[in-house]
Amino acid sequence: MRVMTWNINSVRLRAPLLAELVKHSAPDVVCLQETKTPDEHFPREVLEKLGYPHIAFVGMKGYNGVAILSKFPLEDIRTFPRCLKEDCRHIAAKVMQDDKTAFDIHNLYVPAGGDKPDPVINDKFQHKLDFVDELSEFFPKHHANDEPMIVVGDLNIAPLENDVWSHKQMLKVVSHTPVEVEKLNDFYRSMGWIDAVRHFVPDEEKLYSWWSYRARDWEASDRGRRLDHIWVTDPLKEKLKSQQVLKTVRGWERPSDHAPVIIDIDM
DNA sequence: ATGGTGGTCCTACCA
Repeated sequence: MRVMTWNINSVRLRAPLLAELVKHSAPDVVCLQETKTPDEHFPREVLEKLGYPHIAFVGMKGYNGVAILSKFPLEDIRTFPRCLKEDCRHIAAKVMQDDKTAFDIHNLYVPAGGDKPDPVINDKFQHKLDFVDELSEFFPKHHANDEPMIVVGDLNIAPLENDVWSHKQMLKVVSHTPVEVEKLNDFYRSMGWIDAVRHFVPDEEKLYSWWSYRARDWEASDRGRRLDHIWVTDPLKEKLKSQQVLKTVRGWERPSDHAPVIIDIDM
């Protein structure tokens, strides 16, 4: 079972890139963030033809939006308004294999949080902190950690020192500030999640999934951050087989600023 | 300290 997560930054603009990507990597389940498309304009038929007959999505005009594409049937599709907003940042479904639930998958797009890492003067940062708090409460309340579950998405936080190009220079930059890293760690501990990518890549090793559009040469400067994550609950831990961060996709023509992240699970 | 690029959709807003 191959699960991929990718912040696609407009599903309509980059459907051709997605086609190329799935031809190369053949994921069974694809979770997309920042689809930036209202439901009535979601390119369902185009994505079905890529080999994904089962699709769940929720979107809005211009911003946000998440989708799950699957080769396996999806059941119990849920969307969650969070922080008293209808902003299309959380969708979940059960992935079915042989008429049984293989796992419950949650696809998240955590608010980026604006520029200033101060919740008093920057309500986008407050929203980000509240959003992660809400997740820490939600999961233990509605799920048990002996359920096979996967959380994926653009969490917009790089928690480890080697999830950013310079830990010291990033401490006051939104995505790596201690307050939001601590919030993410609370969420991480809330279900005893396992970071499926760091399961294979030692914490001492630099690993990024995002490079800014603003760099003159993103690859040469390599000032990346690991914002995109795949976490699993304990029942899936021993089934984890491998991980990939597809950095080359960041170098394709008209790319997303995020690279796709893949996990293989022995199901 | 600043601005750098890109997507959506027309004027800023968000990342």
